[in-house]
Amino acid sequence: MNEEYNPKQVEDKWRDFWREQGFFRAKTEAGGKKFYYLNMFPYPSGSLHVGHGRNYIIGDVVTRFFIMRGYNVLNPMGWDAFGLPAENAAIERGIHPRNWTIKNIAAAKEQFRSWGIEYDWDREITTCLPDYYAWTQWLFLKLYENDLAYKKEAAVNYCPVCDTVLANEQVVGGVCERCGTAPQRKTMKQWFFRITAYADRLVDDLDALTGWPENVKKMQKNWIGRSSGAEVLFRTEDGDEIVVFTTRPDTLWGATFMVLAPEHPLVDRVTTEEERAAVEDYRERAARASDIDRLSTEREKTGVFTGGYAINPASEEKIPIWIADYVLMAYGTGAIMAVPAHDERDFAFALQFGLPIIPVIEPSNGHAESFAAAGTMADGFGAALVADGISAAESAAGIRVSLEAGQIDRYIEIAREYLKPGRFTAVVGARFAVILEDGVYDLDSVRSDREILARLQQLDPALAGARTVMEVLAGIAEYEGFLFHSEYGTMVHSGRFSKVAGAEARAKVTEWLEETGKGRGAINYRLHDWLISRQRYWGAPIPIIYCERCGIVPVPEEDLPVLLPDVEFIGKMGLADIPGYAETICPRCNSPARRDTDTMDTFVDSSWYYLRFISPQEKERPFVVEDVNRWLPVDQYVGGVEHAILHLLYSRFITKALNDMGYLDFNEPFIRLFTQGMVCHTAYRCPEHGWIYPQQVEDGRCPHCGATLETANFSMSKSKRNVVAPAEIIDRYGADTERLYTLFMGPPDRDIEWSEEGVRGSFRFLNRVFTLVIAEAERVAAASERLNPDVLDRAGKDLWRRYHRTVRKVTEDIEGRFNFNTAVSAIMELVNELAKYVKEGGEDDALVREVIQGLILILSPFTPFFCEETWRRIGNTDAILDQQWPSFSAMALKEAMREIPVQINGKVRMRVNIPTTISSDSEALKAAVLAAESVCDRLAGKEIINVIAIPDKLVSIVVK
RNA sequence: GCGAAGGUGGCGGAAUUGGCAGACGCGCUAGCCUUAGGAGCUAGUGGGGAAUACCCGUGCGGGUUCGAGUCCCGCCCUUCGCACCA
Repeated sequence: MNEEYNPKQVEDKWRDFWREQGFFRAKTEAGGKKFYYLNMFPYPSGSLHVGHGRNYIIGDVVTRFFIMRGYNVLNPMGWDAFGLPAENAAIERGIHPRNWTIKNIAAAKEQFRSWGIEYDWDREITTCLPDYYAWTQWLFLKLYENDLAYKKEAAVNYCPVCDTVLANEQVVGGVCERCGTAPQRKTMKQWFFRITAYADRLVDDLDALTGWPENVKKMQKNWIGRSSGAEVLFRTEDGDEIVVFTTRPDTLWGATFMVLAPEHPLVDRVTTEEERAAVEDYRERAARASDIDRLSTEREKTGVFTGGYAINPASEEKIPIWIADYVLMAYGTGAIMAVPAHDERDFAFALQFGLPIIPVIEPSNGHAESFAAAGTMADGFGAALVADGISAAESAAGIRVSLEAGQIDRYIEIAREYLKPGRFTAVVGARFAVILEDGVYDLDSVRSDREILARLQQLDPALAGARTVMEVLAGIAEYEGFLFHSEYGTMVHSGRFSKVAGAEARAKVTEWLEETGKGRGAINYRLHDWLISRQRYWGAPIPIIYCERCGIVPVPEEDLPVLLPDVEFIGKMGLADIPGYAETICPRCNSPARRDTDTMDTFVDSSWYYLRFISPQEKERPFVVEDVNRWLPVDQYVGGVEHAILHLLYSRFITKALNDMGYLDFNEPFIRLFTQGMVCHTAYRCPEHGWIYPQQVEDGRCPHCGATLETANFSMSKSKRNVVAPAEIIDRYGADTERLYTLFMGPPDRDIEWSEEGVRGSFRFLNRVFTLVIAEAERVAAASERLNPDVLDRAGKDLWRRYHRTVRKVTEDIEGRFNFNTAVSAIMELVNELAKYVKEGGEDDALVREVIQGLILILSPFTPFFCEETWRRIGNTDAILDQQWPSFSAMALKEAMREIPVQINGKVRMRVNIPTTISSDSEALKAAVLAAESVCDRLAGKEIINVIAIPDKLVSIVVK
């Protein structure tokens, strides 16, 4: 009777073995090859599910692999333990957030233990403990000393539900990232970190991060949003300056109006008495409208005229100043020059409010359109165009003309010849001109716009309501799509800059702005400084004291940490609500002073934790500079893509800042980054009763009302009630099975669906391996001969080669590609072949021993309990982690014969076995294949036109 | 609208550099074993077809090539990120 695989027994036996043996303890001082592997440390909330497990299982596999490869591996774990969820959970349960957090940490550690995931626990760090946050405060002081932390009054996003301000990055899609509430705009004095000082380096250095996923780099780039252009100085009629940012200084002559954000500080000054009521009304409505409404692209443009005017510094035209909510106070200067002919938004706004639209950039293709409504032209017009090679399409509505570059002047001549008295037509595109009986009028200035419009209205009373020429043209359907463009091209109607082309135009105009003092080249960023003040209790207190005499005084380093007051937790509160907390003595002058009562954003805690792991118990300083410089950057960082912007950008910023201060000799914290996908599972939803646990579902119906449930796949989350608890899997199949399945189910960077059947497949595989190993255990333990490849029979050679191929593949898949799924399937193939060899009476004991030993070793990072057990069963007494990772030999990989597919006219028709000595040479291979019997039969009576032979791959024959 | 990733059997996925499409696993089918289990073993499993012939087949339509899942052009769909960014 064969022994059965009993995962519980096996796992209980080895659970604490690795920790007791200290395999996962990194040696800070030791030389040799180091490898710093880091998973993003978790926020300890509630219990972990199998989806969370993915991340950490990957880490454990890689760590075990590198240990066996002889590296000094550091894989630490800690807890991002400050933050709102702890506080909110504590409020709900009426307990202190510290207790809630500590309880969760204990549960998570126990979960790791049962997963067989080991860390260097001597290095555990917890951000909410004073020995950590003292150094978070130290970081604040260093930034302050270096002018990278400052306090300013600013309009901030205040979340009324979370009762605190939010960083820009924490407002996602116009709502609070955490609770989904639309934040209020509030003006408050708050602390900021000057991340914008690093904006350029944060963008530019991305290029060197070749080990980062492209999408993450792209997201950071977009987030920083660097765009270059110019700042242009406009003056109001009263002499006030309005600065605008533009990426298109070459369109300056086409700026026919200005738009200020409703919140812009100059609005009050430019508004005239007649318009004041309307402006006030609009501003109030804009303030009330949520950001979601404002951001909707679909929405029609709104705005009002202020009554004020500015002077366009290029054309010196007097242009009206409007306010509109499509201009955002938070971007650029909160004011724009509107160039309706070359900006889609300005175009829509100008058409809607009847503001003049003057084209100043010729489209690069030189194309123009014209349309002559029926009755406009004398007979023979169409024929005359065709005679001149101009393409025209005639319909009942009229003649539509499409002009290539160079045809415009000739067309205008012909059009004037045929134009009936009292009629008009126009050209749009490369040139905007209206053709009248007495001449051709170009739309080249605001004045010409008025003059042409007046003439047109004389001719056609129906146009009386039109406010601009462009509005008239926009009324003609045939011109749609030709009235506006935002390309670069040659400048026109721009004084001395007319005819300046493309890229040169921007540079020339910028130069001119600088020379004349009307502006300057400028770079603008979407990125704002990082607002770090939070009006909550559960965070690191900001180490700042306000003294009436000395002003802002940083807490002296030796007084750190500024401890969180140890009070009984009574609910929603900030430090300001705690009696006595703020009262202190000024460290400079000893007079009574007050502490800052805000705590820091928790992203500050996590922006430097990877440094602390090197010397976590250090009492005198945050980290030991020499050790940190030896161990960092992190060789491999792994975490969820949800941190692509916030955490990763902040960490990069802090690293660069500490580098500039001389603490670090590297300026990027993470060399390689991997973002794992999420684990999804079916979720059930009743239209009436919401999310339903899968266990309660019967026949796809709601247990409460019997309604048919909607099902869909979502990433596992407690709220959707679709999580799978690790205990469910581990009790039934063991942690090894969960680990194996998690790795096998798909490529780790992609989202995948958890399937109970798939889990069973992995369990079955382990059973098969177990049975096989036990059956062969005695033979393996007794085998004493050295493996001699020369004496292997055909089957033995095949297995031997397969084994070495598998070692190579698994090694490469873990080390290079992170493709654990293909590594696992390669091991499964090896097991299949081994089982076949054994079953068919394979006799070579040394081969069986080598393959089984190697199999257990390469499987061990994936299923460590299982492998430790089977390793002992085949006669070993020392631990797997003391073994070297198996190597593969080039000799073993070499085969004697190779099956070469033969294509005839592109289709594989047969396969021929060729000795590899021949198949590796193109000519020899060609000859051998053409000589092969099966090939000859096949080709009989055909004429060979071409033969292509790819060494060791295939032969392709073309016949007629 | 912009950007990125993706679309391959009934399902998860493989094919790493233009070279045998569907590895491996799930599911399914048939059989064996068995006092029956969510166990094990054997064989089969992209579609059509008696076939081991042959034809078709990697979202759709073109193209390059002896040869295309892979490269090029055009489109459709899905997911994610950004979104009035001047």
